[in-house]
Amino acid sequence: MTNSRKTKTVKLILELFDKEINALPVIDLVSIFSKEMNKTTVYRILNRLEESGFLHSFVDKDGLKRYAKGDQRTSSLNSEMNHPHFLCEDCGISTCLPLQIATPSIPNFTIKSSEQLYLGHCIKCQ
Amino acid sequence: MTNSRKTKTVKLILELFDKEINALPVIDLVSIFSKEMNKTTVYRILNRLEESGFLHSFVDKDGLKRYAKGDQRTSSLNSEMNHPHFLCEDCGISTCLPLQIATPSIPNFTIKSSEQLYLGHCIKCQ
DNA sequence: TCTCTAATGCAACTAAGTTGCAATAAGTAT
DNA sequence: ATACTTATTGCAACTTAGTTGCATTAGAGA
Repeated sequence: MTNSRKTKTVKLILELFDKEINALPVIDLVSIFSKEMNKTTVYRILNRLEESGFLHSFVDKDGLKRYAKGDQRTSSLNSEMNHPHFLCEDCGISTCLPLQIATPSIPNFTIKSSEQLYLGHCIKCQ
Repeated sequence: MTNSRKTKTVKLILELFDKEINALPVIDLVSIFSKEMNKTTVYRILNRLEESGFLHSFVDKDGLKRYAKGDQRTSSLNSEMNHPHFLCEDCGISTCLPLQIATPSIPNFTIKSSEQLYLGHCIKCQ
């Protein structure tokens, strides 16, 4: 019945995201868990956790994939909504922004979703 | 005085973007010009053309760098403005969208710029 | 034409992410 | 508790985008 097994490695990643607020690059997660699991395993677990809706991902300015807690589409009121992400150009920290951004309607295009990345400085790097 | 030489290779890339409306991935440009120049040259020319403001770039959903004609910041009225990009999930075509998006002000964050990528279907792929 | 140096080609490299396959270990049934 | 099924993992090898160092070439000003 359970199509997702709670293995040691999965638990470790779930524990991390339990207390992690920021969006972390996969490569960072790979090195964080380099002693506990293989990098292939990290990639595959993140992939599964995203499919299940526990995590969401986006590509940052450097083309690196980042993962953060929660589902990307907070489907409030059955309309397509996305939240933007912030990336500090100084320290590289990235967070989800508590904003609801409705996808605009543009002539000749059918917009399904959007990726919004705001660049600047975080509180610590002001 | 001229810090940019009009070499054969530069001319070829300038000619392409003269008629190209879409945002093209670097890897595509590399294969387009595979007979005329080395891939390193493509990367370096694109880099220079971006610095000079003739092209602008962004990273698409697949983490691929894309280049399109023109400057990203159309600094109208001395305020920070960016335009969004569109990416067709079917055919992979990408275009600049004729919209001015003002960067929002969010408490605790200093937003300098933004990257907006809208995903969906283009006219041909409806 | 000469000279200077920006620009190029090439080869080797880096780094992120993927794939195939054999071995392992959840979780269910016996 | 034991056996069994198959999801999950580790490993090694691979792919692909992009970078770097250096010797060579060719714009463009003198």
